[in-house]
Amino acid sequence: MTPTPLRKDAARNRERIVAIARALVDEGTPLQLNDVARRAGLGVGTVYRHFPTAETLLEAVATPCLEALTAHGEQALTEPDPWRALETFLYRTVEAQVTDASLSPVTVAPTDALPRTTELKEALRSLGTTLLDRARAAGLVRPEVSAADLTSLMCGIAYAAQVHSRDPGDLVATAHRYLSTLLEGLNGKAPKA
Amino acid sequence: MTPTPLRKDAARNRERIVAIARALVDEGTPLQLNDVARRAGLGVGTVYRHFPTAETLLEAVATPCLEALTAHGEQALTEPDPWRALETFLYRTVEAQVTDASLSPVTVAPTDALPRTTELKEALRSLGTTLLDRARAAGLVRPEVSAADLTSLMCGIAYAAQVHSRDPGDLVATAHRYLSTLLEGLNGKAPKA
Amino acid sequence: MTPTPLRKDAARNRERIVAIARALVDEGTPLQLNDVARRAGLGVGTVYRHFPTAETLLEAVATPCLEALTAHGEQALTEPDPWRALETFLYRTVEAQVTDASLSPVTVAPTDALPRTTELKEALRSLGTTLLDRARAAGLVRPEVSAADLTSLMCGIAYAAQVHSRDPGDLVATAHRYLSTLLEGLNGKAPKA
Amino acid sequence: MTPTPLRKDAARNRERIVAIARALVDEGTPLQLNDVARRAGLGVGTVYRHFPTAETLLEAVATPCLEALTAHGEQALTEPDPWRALETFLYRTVEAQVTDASLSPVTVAPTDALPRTTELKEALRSLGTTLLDRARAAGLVRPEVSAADLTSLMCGIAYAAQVHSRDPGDLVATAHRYLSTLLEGLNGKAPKA
DNA sequence: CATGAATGAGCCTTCATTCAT
DNA sequence: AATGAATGAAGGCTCATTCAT
Repeated sequence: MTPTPLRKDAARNRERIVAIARALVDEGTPLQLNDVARRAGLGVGTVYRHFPTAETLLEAVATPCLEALTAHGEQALTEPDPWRALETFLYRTVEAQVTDASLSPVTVAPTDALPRTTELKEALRSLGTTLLDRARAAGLVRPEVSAADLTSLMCGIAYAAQVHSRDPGDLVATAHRYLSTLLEGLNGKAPKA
Repeated sequence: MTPTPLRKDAARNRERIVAIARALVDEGTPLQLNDVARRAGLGVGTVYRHFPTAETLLEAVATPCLEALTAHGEQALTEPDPWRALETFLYRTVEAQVTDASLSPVTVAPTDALPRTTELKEALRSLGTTLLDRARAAGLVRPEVSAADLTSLMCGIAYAAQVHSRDPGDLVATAHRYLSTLLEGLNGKAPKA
Repeated sequence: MTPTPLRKDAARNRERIVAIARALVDEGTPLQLNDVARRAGLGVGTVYRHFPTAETLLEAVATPCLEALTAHGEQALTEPDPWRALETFLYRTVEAQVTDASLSPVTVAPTDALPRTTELKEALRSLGTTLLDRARAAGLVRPEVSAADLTSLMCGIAYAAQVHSRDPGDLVATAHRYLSTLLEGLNGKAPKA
Repeated sequence: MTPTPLRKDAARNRERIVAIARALVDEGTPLQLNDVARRAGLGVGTVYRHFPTAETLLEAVATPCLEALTAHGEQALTEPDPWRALETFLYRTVEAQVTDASLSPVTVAPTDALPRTTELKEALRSLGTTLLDRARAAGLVRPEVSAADLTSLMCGIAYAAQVHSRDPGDLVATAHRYLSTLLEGLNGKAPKA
């Protein structure tokens, strides 16, 4: 199953690299493999062996976040109220987008570097579809909105929040506000209250 | 009034440069002054004389579009129905954003290279504020939405549309659809129909 | 005699250019003809017409100072004490070198751009020779020292003072101190007192 | 101890670069890293890796000479006659300045690129101070002259020699002559003989 | 005479990627 | 596996000088 069990030290290196990369992403520094290598105290070659491209590394960085999001989505499936389920999922999604800089490039990219990424994106799409379908079935959502639209719109909301706030402290609040505004619309003819 | 009347040949070169830059922007190529110079058949120095930085050139490219948008906004002020006025203005705005790649970086940039850009951005902000205030006064808009939010949200919508459609042919339609969805929300408790 | 009487406005321009160049020299900015033109509010061409090279302009800037130095030298010729005469002349020379940044490049240059510069450098050389010869004839100076040495040594002293002091306020004092040290040596076996 | 042992081929390249740079310095060509790379038959990046700035490279070029000078200085400390000790050290210093074009910029620079340079400059300063103090204690030197003055004056002497002689063959002789003249003065009221 | 637009060689620097050790 | 030196294309920018207007 797992491609190659990976020697213990190699695994340690891999983790180290991802950790450094995560730190860089968080501080807004562009991911450069040379840079990562230097900070990790490893040779460039080592980094390239583990992550042949910057995209690969970025996806590795994003993976835990995508997994957490998936978990939230699965959680949401258990929520009986279809509107609350969808809503909660979308809130978690924009929060993630706005909080974690690795997410939006990975989400937007038309092709993935890691199979795991494809899996997770697929899972999220599928969860979105399910949640959306339920809400639509309950007449709570405009019929023309698709799951793909949901993805794009969450990216858009996150982007809008970033455009709005220089101050990263406000980001989540702004994103929430924008999403709530949008939702009233998604909710369409059936006003929430 | 006009800073320097500019010699005829210089003016021709300037136009040529802007035209090339516009073409590059339209085909999605990043603006590089050396590149522009080569394609224009001009010396690098000439390009640098007219446009000391890539931002300056980009703003010059964006200017006509910003002017057109401003004109539309002023047109909208004459519309008696405050909701229709706002709505129309926002539609024009997302259309522009989605159609013209020079717009979003210029809109988002915290500082401007050309005074003319500052003027136009200021004018648009002011128009947005007026249109928004009228609609708000008529109780047609959620009170917590500001003019700055409008700007960010239009950027977000445009971004979402781009994320959604690889095919540029669908861009405007998608952006429209997303905006209409958002508007239902902006409209809030007073449903459109 | 004078090459071409020069129209009144042309003369005004010339003066303006020299004045700007002097200011640049004084603030330590390297002389660039484009830069001079811009600051003078003139076209580059105008500056190039008057001063075909930066050296030409620099010499024009240095000329008044060289003239003043020459005047001092001629004054020194009237001093009866040959040692005092030489000494005074050398003090004036290092002061000038250290005070006026246009001087050392012009002094050092093997070829001159302006005939006037050649004239003045020649006059100074000749004054130096006379003053030195008198002192030497009085047995007050080491016989192996030549007038050319005097020039080089004054440049050296000025250079040394500049190396020593970041603070331009100390420059003259330092240069004086260094010169006095050197002079005790020039005075050789016949101590000054 | 040694920061990083450096691979054999890398060391060869480094030496090659320094050698080329030395040749350029000797022929009076300004040090340009691209140029060095081309002449060394190496990629620019290689040169930049070893020497991030031209100053770094220049200091690397100057290092052996500074070391030799330091060695001479330490040698001079063993000389019993304090005047001869100082004198010899200063002669070696001007010889070096006049012979090796890398020296004067490095000496004059207020900040160093390599720690080794700082060390060596510090060592030379300290040697100069010691030698000067001894001579001063013996009443052989004007009291107001400091070690810093010595440095500046040696630079000045070297500069003067260069101003004097186009012909590099005379440089050392001229510098010697100028230094001897200066020394008679440093010796001051206590004539050497 | 004056103007100032145009030129373009030339220098600097970065960075993704390869490959010998 | 790991290393990190080497590569060199690519892009950025300046400035001395010319020449059409």
